Amino acid sequence: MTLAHHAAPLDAPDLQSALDALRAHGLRVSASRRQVLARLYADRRPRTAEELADGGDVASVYRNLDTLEAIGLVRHVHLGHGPGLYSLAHADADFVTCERCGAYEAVAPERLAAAKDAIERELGYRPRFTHFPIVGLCAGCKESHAHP
Amino acid sequence: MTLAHHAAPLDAPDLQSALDALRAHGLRVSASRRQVLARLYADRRPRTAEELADGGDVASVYRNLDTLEAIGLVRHVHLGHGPGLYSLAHADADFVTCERCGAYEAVAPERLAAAKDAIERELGYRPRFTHFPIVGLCAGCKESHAHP
DNA sequence: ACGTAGTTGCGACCCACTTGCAATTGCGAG
DNA sequence: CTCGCAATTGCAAGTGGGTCGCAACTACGT
Repeated sequence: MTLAHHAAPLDAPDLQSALDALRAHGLRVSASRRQVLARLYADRRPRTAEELADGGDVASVYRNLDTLEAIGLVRHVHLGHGPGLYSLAHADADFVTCERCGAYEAVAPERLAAAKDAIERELGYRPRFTHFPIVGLCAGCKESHAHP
Repeated sequence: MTLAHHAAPLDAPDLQSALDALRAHGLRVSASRRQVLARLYADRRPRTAEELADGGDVASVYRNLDTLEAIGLVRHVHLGHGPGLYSLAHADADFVTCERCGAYEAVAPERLAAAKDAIERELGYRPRFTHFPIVGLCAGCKESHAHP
């Protein structure tokens, strides 16, 4: 049960270069693909497949997210028990979420360099927090936990 | 969408003390609960609800795992896209899994103290890797990745 | 041994995808 | 520009993992 479809992120800073990348991989630029990518570039935060489909056919959207993920344009994260959230892969970010209040944020990978090095030194694994987030108590919830 | 049912682990080193803990919480010791706990104490590794049900009624097993989790006897981890894996909460362990080969291991929380401190210093979150694992490339897969 | 609230087991149901397949369409060749 | 056809879509049906309603059953205090 390995983690599906992990490809190196492909650098496509805007919608146009993403569509070019599609064609460069011998894939077609269809309406559904254009829509999914347009939405992801428009509001740069992780979205569910439902949201990206926006009333259209979800099956196609899932298939497209799969192929976009396979070529490294898109990735997805599981922040909790709900549906997966898809985002652009070139906006490389790690995720943190609070187990108590459910808040989450994307953090620049550099900020976790020290922690990742510590993990690699201790376990031999080079970690990333892009598929599953770091789960913990945020500052606010640590507070209210101490004074219940 | 917060992470469900996270209770402080309850220290019950053996089956008998777990059953006592159940009664202490005003809960009944039913056949299904006895079976689930017996299995978890017998082979101490994370198990799916299916496995724990072993042909019996899975719905009851899920309900019981829920209540056992609520009182801190049990916890569950999501190692990938498959079903959740349940284990005893008192055997407190963090998890690491390899994104390439799917291998996973439980690691003693102390070994990750430095990394967790680094994360808390940088992000303000006090992390645990018991619900979602640390995902990364294991030593073996880093190797074969470098020489494909 | 009894009463009853807690639990079970079954079936139906829900959500998040996935798949089979006929109809459609992007796009390179002519 | 328009043909040809493989890639892609849209729908419907299916699957895996988990939840829920409810009548029957049972653990446990009295």
